[in-house]
Amino acid sequence: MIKVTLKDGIVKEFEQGVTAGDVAKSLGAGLYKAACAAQINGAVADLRTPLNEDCELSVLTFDDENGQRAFNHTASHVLAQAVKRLYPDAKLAIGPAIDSGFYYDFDVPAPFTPEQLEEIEEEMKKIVKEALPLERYEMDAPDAVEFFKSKGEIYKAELVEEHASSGEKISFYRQGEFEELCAGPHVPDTGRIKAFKLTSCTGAYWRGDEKNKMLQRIYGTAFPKASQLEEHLARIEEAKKRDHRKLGKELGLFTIMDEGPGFPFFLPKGMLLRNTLIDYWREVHRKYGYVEISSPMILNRALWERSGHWYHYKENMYTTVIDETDFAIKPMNCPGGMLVYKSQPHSYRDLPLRVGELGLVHRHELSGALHGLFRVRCFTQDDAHIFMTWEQMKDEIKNVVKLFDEVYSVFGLSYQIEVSTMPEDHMGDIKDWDFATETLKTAIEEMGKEYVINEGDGAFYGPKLDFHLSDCLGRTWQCGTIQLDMQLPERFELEYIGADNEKHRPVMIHRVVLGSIERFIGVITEHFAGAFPVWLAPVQAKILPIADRHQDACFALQKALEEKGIIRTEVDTRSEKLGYKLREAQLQKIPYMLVVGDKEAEEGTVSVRKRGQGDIGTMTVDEFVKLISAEIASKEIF
RNA sequence: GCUGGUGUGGCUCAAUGGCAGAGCAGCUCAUUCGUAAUGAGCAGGUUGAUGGUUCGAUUCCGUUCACCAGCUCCA
Repeated sequence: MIKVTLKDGIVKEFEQGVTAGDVAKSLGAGLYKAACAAQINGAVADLRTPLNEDCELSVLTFDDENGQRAFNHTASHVLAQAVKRLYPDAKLAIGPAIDSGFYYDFDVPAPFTPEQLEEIEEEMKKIVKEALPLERYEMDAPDAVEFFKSKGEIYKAELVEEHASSGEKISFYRQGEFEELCAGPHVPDTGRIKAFKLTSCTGAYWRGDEKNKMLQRIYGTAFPKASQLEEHLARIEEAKKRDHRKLGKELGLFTIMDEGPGFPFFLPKGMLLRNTLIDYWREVHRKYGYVEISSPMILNRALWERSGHWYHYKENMYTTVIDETDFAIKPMNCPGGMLVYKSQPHSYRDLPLRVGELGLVHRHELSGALHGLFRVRCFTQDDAHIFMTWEQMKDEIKNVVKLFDEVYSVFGLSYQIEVSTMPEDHMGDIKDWDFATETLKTAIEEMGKEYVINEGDGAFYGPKLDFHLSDCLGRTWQCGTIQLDMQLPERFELEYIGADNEKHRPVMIHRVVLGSIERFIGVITEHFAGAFPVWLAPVQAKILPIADRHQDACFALQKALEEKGIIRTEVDTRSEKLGYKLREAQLQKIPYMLVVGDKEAEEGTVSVRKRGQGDIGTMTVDEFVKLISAEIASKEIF
């Protein structure tokens, strides 16, 4: 008999060799039905894994991330099996579970058509119906290579070959006639994959390297219940409705034209939003002790050579020749910022020196990478460079993170922090790297924040913290970043005079909060689904006369509001019915609609309709000003 | 940049190897209306661009540009 420790420390005894699934069954048929995988002594395993000694066991369902992965991963095997049945010559590459489901890459002569995807789905349904058990077995690596080579599976053979020398066993899973190289875990049988859908098919390079052959990737998503699949598909529909490219057009915020691919035009409404955002940005930065500068957009080659960009970033830079001298449009603000620092001598008393810059940068991104406001070729970084001593580093990082917290919370955005450590092609002293990386980690640890480590993903000049913001649908976008730089101060020979009257080299932080103004506007457009809070809304209130004779009263109201600081209002002067004007204001997601008819014009009142709530009654103009002003001041989200 | 898909008035979308059509928006007129669409009329297009096939191309073919999905890259 063995002792199995379950959730909440409950210990039960079982015969040796009992499987994790058997234990789940003994705990209840419902749990077993919902189970996808198991966690044995902290390691994820199959429900079919036998327990041979005392252990801790938890049953993972679809609610658990690991359970979900096991589930989706099994679905990818079902997909691969179906493709092999229909197209025996297709070569298999890889098929992992991803956040939104799973995919599988195939080497086939031509892309799959939508009709073929339907046929594959049908075949998958058959495989699900067959409820084939997934059985794990092992092979020595050299045997596995031979096995795949004999079947013509060159990609699989290549994968196994990398392990061939290590002498480790290669694990396989078998479901019916289909055998697949896989670490697992999987659900016990294909019958579990109750609801799935193949969502798209696109090209993808083998191993993500554009030098390699392009394979065909089929994406899908799978759930234990049909209702969950429906919910998922509904959520995707909802995300499409919130797409900032669609909303940007509908709400008149921005446009991107053929004449400037990747170069967005901001329209009057978008500009109101943008300027409000920038006003707020300046207010916060003043509060946190920043000064602001502006550096030129075009600078000569000598500068870019000194910064290193001319050699390391030239592919992405727009360059030109003027008076026989090479110039480049800045892809980054830092070199200009270095020159500003160098333009005058500095004392240790100046440090930390926090220098902000809303800098418009241009980068020639690949055409296929462009995506609305999320990925553009010119954007405004809400940059700042902080010059400091090594001793000040930790407190400065904390100060920046505090600022980030304040800004993000105003928008109701939560974030995840990634720490990126030293890359292979780094520059500088390892001791400095270690110190800087440790300082970044301890700073956020001391602030009680969690983070994940992105090993080797730092910039060549220093480690960094990346802030990934989640929108309300759970998708994440990198916006904020805090990068330590030990190199630029060196390259530009930055100095300050210490208390000892000697010259010292400062260390530097590059940081952006919003990331780029453009991307951030895209993120909050989707986050709010275009229904911006009053403080941010391009039009805060739409004033609607019931009949033409009320127009003067409407303009008087507009003026009265303006005098109280409510400046972003519009009067709808068209000779239309109230319902018509309301509908349009509602579709434009304007926070307040102010109706003025005979009664209001006479009494000096206003009938207020609030977005999302409807008619909230008639009030005096002063009462409305008080209401809306409080909401603006608190930056309330509704 | 790569693979595949798409491109028709400001917007959303029809149609066709033989005169390119609707709804919304716009303009004009009538209506002056109380919380999500009043009615009538008018105007709006070299069907992304460019070569070719054809008596005739928006439709078929080539090239090119842009966009969409994904890969790569990234704020």
